[in-house]
Amino acid sequence: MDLSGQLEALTANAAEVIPVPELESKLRTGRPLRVKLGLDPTAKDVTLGWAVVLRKLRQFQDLGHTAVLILGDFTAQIGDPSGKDETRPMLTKDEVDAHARQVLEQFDLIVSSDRLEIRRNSEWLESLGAAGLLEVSTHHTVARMLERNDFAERFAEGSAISVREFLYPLLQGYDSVAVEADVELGGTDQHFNLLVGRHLQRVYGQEPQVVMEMPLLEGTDGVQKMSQSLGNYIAITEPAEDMFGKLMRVPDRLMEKYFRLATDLSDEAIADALAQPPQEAKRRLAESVVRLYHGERAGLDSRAHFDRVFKDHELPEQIDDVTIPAHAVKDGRIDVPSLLKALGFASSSSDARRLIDQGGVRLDGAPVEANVIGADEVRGKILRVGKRHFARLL
RNA sequence: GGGGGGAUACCCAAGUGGCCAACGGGGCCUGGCUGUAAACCAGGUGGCUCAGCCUUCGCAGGUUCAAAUCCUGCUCCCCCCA
Repeated sequence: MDLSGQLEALTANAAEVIPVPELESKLRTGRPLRVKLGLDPTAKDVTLGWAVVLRKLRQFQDLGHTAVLILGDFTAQIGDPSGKDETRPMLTKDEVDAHARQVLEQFDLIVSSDRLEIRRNSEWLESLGAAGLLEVSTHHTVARMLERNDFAERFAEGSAISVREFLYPLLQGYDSVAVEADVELGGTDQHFNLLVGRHLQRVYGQEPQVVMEMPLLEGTDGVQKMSQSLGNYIAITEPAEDMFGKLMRVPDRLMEKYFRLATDLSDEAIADALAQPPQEAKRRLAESVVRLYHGERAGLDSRAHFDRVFKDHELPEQIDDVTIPAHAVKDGRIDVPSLLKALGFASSSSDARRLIDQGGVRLDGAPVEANVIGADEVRGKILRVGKRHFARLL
């Protein structure tokens, strides 16, 4: 691909590229660029939000550049004593390794293993030492730190900011120095930290990295950014049907954003989809995303499943057979709360009782009205709890 | 080092001796409506052998017929001044 083609393709979805001319001149050298991406080893899943950045990284790889993944094992081991919650336990090396392995495995679905370099920041941060840390921190002022929005806000409202949090951006920035990054990717929430990298590289006599920020994808609640701690995320490893269902629950107004950031559809295909009635547009969205991570077939199948169960209100094509556990049977009658709990359809038997009271438990479509019912009223029937849980009772 | 404030269920937050399994909001769950949603409406949201019982309000003791609320000690957190 020629220079302007590369530039255009790479910057296409980016929220911000600082500065574009530097990216252009780096590309012009023709050498493979080192594209850095930091990885938080505390997370367990790769979300569609994270995938936005990962897919950008993949794009760089496809154009012949080198992906440099940095595991933040050092910082994870320090733990974070700040915040109102009880002190977060420090992660041991083993825990970091376990997380890293899990996450990297998922990365495989997006990032190519060619032109990939994986580093741990303990490699250089461990030996940096107190003196080195002081040296790094010399080049930033408190005023500058307070420029960062979240710090400024928290400071203004009088809530706590730990010194460690101040140091964090410096360490992340130092990573860029250590790996001699040409480009660093991140979400727009990383703005400040990414710029610290530029600054430090200059201090250490390197050519500063280009910062490329990708838009943040809102989660399924449609408001807050997709995050694992908020529980509003869709993981790329999620079963196809669940993934499809969650995507259908994304608010309409976010459809275009999801199309652009989470699918590989062309502008034309996106425009065409959005010209459809909303429910059809959203089906295409869900199908496209599922296809990306589970393959063509799964995309079609999960769409069919969704239509069948939620649109036409029919039973799923496949329902697991379940034998009623002995402890849910008393004197030949079925204790429904025990049954729901045993099947994992209710978190406790109290929860199960509530579901029954509220009409959320059905047998062959008829609401269950008592906690204890005769075994003959149950056997061979389809149990449905809420919208999503089904089982055929034997 | 000094002063002040705080710790309540998933989160925020009310409650200062009995009417407290604990107001209100968010989130979440169920039902209704629908396009699957959003918006909206209704209900629910500690556990259990469930019209009753058991365990919760930072931790440990104590006072009382009775404590989230009072007393003592402890732990942790935040802010301000130096």
